[in-house]
Parts: sequence; structure tokens; C-alpha cells
Amino acid sequence: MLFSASCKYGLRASMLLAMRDTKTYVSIRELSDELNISFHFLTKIFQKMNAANLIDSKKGVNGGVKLAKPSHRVTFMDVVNAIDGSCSMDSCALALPGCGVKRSCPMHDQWSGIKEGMLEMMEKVTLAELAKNSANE
Amino acid sequence: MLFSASCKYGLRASMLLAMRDTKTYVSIRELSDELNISFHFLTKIFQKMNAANLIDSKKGVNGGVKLAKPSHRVTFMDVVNAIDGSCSMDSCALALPGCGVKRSCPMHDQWSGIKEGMLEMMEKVTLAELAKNSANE
DNA sequence: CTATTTTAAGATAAAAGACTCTCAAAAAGG
DNA sequence: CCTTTTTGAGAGTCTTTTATCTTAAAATAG
Repeated sequence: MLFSASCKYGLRASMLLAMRDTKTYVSIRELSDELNISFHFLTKIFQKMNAANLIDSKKGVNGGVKLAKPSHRVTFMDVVNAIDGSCSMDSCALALPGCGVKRSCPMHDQWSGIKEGMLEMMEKVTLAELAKNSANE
Repeated sequence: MLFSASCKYGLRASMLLAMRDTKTYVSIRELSDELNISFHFLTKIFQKMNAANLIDSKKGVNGGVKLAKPSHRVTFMDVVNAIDGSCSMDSCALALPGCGVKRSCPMHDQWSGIKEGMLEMMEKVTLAELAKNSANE
């Protein structure tokens, strides 16, 4: 519920890319087959990541997508922002009017710590780590 | 993003109820006016809370809704479960296949602590506390 | 230059969520 | 009883998300 389906697919696909060489392009078809999701849908997701300069893409024979940066320099947050937008984690749990503007909402004390922890984690965790954890399962 | 719009409305309305006497019924119209949301929509939300036995309702003149239990015995989690369903917090951040069943997903270490903290908070925080924080803002 | 491969982009469809409207049913008051 | 108030429940609309399908555009290989 925290992240959209598109976002989860994007994260999983990014992990697959992180497990590969950053130099060679991987076709979206190959990734969609491996993830068992719609090729066309994944294409749309990569278009968003492309717009955010997270990946490089190449058309034609032996084309595909690859990470634009080394996997240890792409964070979980980068991918979420590219797909779900940077505002997705902004608001407080209740999104009560006034919260975060002038004063805190009733949930603020209980929520702010958790939110901070979550944002910190998202900024710290990289695709390289996720790929590593995924490899030795 | 964490909670549905319905859920947030339900939480806010519950807070209003918590600020009142548990004995008297408050009309849904009054609550929807105060929250500036659609009366009919709030009615639907209260129907879910009613099905979960979180509130008592009464039809007719001077009817309305009221908390079925004292506000310090109704948790944040109770309301979320009634409206968004108890599964809404179950899955891991990525909802990766296999996570939580046999082995952990790549995010598990980073995510589990945050999730635990969130669930703990949701089970601990009561409507009474939220209402109190809301009153002295 | 042509055929093939592969991403890009747009149009469309299906599903879920958010919200509205209408009528039924219950309760109370006169 | 009859009228009014107020919740209950169903149908219907609008919007967003998810997913599919089709066509275009680019790149490569021959």
C-alpha cells in the first residue's frame, strides 16, 4: 500500500539491472519475462525512469535499458521518486489540514519518528545492496 | 499513500467522536459538515466501522453515531483495520514473491524494523490521545 | 536500402477507488 | 397514524491506476 504497483515493478526491474553489467543493454522483454509482468506496462515504467535519467535506453537490435549510474549510486528513493513522484512521502499519516505547515497534527509526534526512519532508509539503501541480498537468498 | 482517503476521513471523524461524550449520539451530518466532506461518503465509512463494531448507531430523531467503547480503548489500528482491512499493513515494502513466507526478501532487514515500529505505534495510539493532542493545538 | 529488432508513444480498455444520488427502513414526536 | 429525522443500502458517476494494443521511430545487420 505504501508504493504503487508500478513502483514495485520498477524496483524489481532495477534490481535485475543492478545484477548485470552496467555496460550492456538488457531488453525490456527479457526483464518482463523474468518478472512475469506485462512487457508494455514495464515499458511505460522504464519511460518514467528514463525521464528521470535513472537509465539509459537504446533502440534497435541489441538495444534495451541499463542503469545510467553504478548500482551503488542509485538509491531506493531515486526509483520511488522517479515512478511515484517525490511528493508520495511528503504528507503526514493523516494528511490533516495544517500539518507540517504551521503546527503539527495530532499524530505528529508518533508519526514523525517513523517517517524519518523510513526516509532515511530509502535514501541509504542502494540497488547494489538490494541486488546482493537478492542474490544470496 | 499509506492510508486510503476513506481511512483518513474515518480517523478524523473518530477523533471528533472521541472529543464528545460516549453516551450521546452525534449525527453524521454534523460530522461531515465539521470535516467538510460529503455526508453520503462519510455515511459509507461509518457503515464499515459499524460492521466492525467500532461504533453504535441509531436511526431517527436525535439519532446518529457514537463510539461503542471509551475512546482510550479504541486504537488507531482498530479504525484502519475496519476501513482499509487488516491486510493493508501485512506485506513487505516490495511485496516480493516469497517474502514473509519462507525467507526474507531483499528489503527485509531494512524494512522490518520500520514496519514493526509502525505497527506498534498504531496499536498503542488511542483515539483519546489523538483527541487530546487535537484539542490543545 | 531493406528487413528486423527493440524502445517510444498514443489510444483504448478494464478495474479499483472516490464520491454522489436516490430510495428504503427505522425511530421519535406529535 | 403520520410526518420528520436520520441511518442503511444500492445504483450510478467520475477519476486514477493498471494493463493492453497498435503504430511510429530508431538502430543495427545484411
